[in-house]
Amino acid sequence: MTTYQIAADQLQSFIERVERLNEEISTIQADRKEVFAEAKGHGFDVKAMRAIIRLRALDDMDRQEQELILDTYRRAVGV
Amino acid sequence: MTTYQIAADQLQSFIERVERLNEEISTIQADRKEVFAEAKGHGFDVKAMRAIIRLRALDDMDRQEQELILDTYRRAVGV
Amino acid sequence: MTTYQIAADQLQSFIERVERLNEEISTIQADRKEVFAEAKGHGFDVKAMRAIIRLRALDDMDRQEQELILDTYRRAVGV
Amino acid sequence: MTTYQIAADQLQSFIERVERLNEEISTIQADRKEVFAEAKGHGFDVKAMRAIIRLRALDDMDRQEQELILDTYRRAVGV
DNA sequence: CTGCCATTTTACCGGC
DNA sequence: GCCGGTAAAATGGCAG
Repeated sequence: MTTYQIAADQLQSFIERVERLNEEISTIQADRKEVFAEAKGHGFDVKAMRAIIRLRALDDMDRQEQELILDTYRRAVGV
Repeated sequence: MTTYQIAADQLQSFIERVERLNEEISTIQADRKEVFAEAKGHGFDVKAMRAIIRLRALDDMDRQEQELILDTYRRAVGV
Repeated sequence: MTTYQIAADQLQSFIERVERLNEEISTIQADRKEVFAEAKGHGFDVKAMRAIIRLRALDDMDRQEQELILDTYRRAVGV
Repeated sequence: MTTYQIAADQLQSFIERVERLNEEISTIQADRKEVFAEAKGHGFDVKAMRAIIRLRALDDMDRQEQELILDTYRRAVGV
């Protein structure tokens, strides 16, 4: 049976796709690290920057959540 | 040497403390589940409730983050 | 109509109950974190401790499951 | 003083660069999630796949470390 | 090197 | 009874 072989090939394909994506993530993480380093070099406080970014992300999530809740209620009410 | 015995006793003590706390958490989680079930019995949409609770938690986090940032800046400026 | 108001009050009540329980959970989680920290301070390996706790929880499950099976058999047999 | 303004602009620029990179990471993470979902749809065990990928990453690290060691030796020896 | 924070992984819960 | 998504635990990594 070549079925196992086919499955193995598929599996390897999936794994390699994930690994490729992981590499891309690592690259971007390195870029981000560089940005922080550069900012630090310009005298900015990295910890504070992180806090600001986190806060802005939370705000975004807030907005998305609020829309979701409104949507949920809309559906619950019938329109 | 009784050192090993002492260490083993300490370890067991720590582990039992954690396990006790885990049980407490499980109990409260069960309580929470009940509250959701009761609310559902009163016709409320559990998913929407979760969304609301999540949103309110995010708002709290927002406030905490803002204070953290302000604090960080305060320290940076010197008071 | 005061019906909506009543429903809103009920909803708020349920949500506050859940939030209270969430806070309790957070508190206990913080306590547990402290216990791990204290154990670490006494030279124990936290990761290993977690593993042990997990295993013991599994054993408990097994035991409970076995008891359940025994119980089922007992009922099936008549006592 | 326009210095503060310049600093603020710089800060904003750094933050936006980081946020842009964060978005890219999120996108790729979503892609990866899709790959896992697709693999699961083909009958593969996602948890096992993760384990394999982790192992392969470790192997890579080992290899890189060994190459580094070899490199160090090469330099130490003169070529 | 120690503690914090991001990320990843696991476990749970409601819905179909 | 699984499946998708959401919360929690745990691991790894980085700054201080």
